[in-house]
Amino acid sequence: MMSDRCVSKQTLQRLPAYLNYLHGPGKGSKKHVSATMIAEALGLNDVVVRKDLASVSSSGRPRVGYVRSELIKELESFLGYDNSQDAVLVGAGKLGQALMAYGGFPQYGLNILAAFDSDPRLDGVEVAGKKILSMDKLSGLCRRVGVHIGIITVPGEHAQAVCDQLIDSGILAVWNFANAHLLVPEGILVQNENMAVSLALLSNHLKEVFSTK
Amino acid sequence: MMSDRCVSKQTLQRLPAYLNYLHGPGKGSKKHVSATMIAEALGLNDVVVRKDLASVSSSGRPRVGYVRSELIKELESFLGYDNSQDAVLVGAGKLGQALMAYGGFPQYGLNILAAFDSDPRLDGVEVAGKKILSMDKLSGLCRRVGVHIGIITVPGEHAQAVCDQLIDSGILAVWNFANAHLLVPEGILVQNENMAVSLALLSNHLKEVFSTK
DNA sequence: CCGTTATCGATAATTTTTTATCGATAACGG
DNA sequence: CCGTTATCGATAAAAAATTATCGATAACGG
Repeated sequence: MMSDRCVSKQTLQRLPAYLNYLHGPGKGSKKHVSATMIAEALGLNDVVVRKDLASVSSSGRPRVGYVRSELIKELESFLGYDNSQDAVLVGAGKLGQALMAYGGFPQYGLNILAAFDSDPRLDGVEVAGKKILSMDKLSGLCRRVGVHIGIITVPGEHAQAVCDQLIDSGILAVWNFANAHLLVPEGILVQNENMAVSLALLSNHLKEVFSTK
Repeated sequence: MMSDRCVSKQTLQRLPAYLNYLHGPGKGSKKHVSATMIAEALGLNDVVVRKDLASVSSSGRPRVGYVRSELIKELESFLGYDNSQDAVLVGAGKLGQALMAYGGFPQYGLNILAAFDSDPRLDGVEVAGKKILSMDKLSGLCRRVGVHIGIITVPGEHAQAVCDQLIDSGILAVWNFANAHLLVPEGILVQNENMAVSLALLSNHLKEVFSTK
């Protein structure tokens, strides 16, 4: 069952929104939901929603829709929320510590195991119950525990070096908060969380608004 | 000159990376750069880069490429980095305060004017030289100063209400850090900075890696 | 001074993504 | 019990984005 592993990026980006909607206290929380309902609530095309859902579930029935609780379970399973992954964080500055202190990750199946920083003054410090360690312990821990996710929150100029080190330690997926473009070997995923990119989209929208009126 | 306002989202998302590369201390910082060079450094197709650059610049010359400093200026101008926009932030919790304290926004043309929070204990508190005010002052300030960007860092369940209030105050672009899907009228942009989405992509990548071996 | 070559810009082909259409299914009401 | 209707899933059409191809340009080396 479910060998349909090839889900497009766009679809993947919409799945959390569906889950969010399903969890929400939406209109009495009836037992069934339809793709049409979700589409309307989220401002999407209903066919898109149906197609997306088809790639994670096969329990949709005509005239009825999907069983809400089942669909939630299927989405969460597909997104890995029920199967927590360990991660290490490199760069325990302001942003890094904010992420360490953010309590919401376990819900999404992410567990920050420890943080690493080159600043010796941070060595041994705890943030939200998680230890900050020196960089030389990074590789050992990753290999020993089998960590596959690395979070980069260092200044842009050091991001590539950190990234290389992470990959060398067995990391397969990198969550990059640094303003830098990372070059990685085939097979490694880099997910950029770049605020400059978001700002570019915002700014461009305003420019368009003001130039057309 | 440059009335080519219709730039695709994907292009827009790549422009900051080009700028980043151009600013970087890349190989002696020669006077000229070519689309081919940039493409190689960033792991992109050279035609994509050339097409993207064509929408912000027209100074590319065959056999030579672009003048680095000129291209930087054109990109920065296009992205609005040289023309700062005011913004208000709603929700001065952990994440909100971290954003207030983040010093990098002016570089991207964003100036957080003030923050707002419904918690009376925060009223009047300053973070990084920026005041936190009570929610009832939101609309007045936005209208008086002409603020067009709103940043939402409140819990998901309050995001829609805050969003409505922002739009009612004249906001045209919303930067949404809450885990919620916002419904907005035509013409308003919502830029979601949703970590759940990023995590979904990371998790899916790992699943693919492990399922194919 | 002239052939070679790196590069741009434009156009065409391919791929991917989104949107529309249509038949099949099964609950519901009369 | 049967027609109506909401919904799904599949297939087709349209739109958008990516990638490939090609001619034109102008610096460079001989």
